[in-house]
Amino acid sequence: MGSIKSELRYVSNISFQRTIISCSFERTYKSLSMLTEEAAIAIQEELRPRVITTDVLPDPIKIIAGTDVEYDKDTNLIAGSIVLLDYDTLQEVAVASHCMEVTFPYIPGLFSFREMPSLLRAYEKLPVHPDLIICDGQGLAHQRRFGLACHLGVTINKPVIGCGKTKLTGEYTDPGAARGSVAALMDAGDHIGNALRTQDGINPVFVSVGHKISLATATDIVLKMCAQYRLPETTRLADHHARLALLEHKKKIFG
DNA sequence: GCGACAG
DNA sequence: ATCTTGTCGC
Repeated sequence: MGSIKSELRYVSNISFQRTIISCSFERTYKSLSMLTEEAAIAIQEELRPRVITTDVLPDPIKIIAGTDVEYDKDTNLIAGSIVLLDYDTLQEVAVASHCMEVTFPYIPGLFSFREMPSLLRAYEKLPVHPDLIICDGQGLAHQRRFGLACHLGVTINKPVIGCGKTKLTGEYTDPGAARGSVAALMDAGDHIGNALRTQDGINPVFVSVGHKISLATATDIVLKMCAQYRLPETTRLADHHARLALLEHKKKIFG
């Protein structure tokens, strides 16, 4: 069947095939459990050169999105949610969720293969698409410089910011206690992201480039989205909706 | 061998 | 991710 090679080619072609995104992922992720760790890494290596690390954003950003995936405690069900906010007012514009069973194990460094299926399906359900996405996880701040934020951005060809609660890889020095303080996250001599203090005296978040945005712009925007809490409003809302979607889905299936 | 390890 | 209220510390 030569399945691994054809699988690799198939996944690699996705970003060129916006119009058939839906069926692409249907096929790809139906057999995701067949993908070996080595093949998944090969996909990352192949897609990595497509990441754009400069600002290629709509002039005034109108709609910003947040993503999150919720896991059920005692089944293998997950819910991916994407919430759309008006960039200026932070009012919710739309939300879409998708529940399914997890098809890939948690392996540090291969996170996108676990969470992207549900996120892409949720993305397809949106009535309109966002100008920019902040996703829950790393972008370039990754062993192979291709975290979830990069994979998502390259796949749907949209600007994406990676914003994680903890770091995956790299070292940093204390940014300082004040909100807005920044320290470079370094790995093997590369400046892969920033540790950003979003609230006074509260643990920093880790910002990195996902796609079509610079680290400086990404850091500014994340700070702006954290007016009141440690995490961006986009992430907080997506988390909330993913939780609701999962509960609703379980109610439908069970009781 | 040991620690670290997005969610 | 999930477990989870009160409690420790500034």
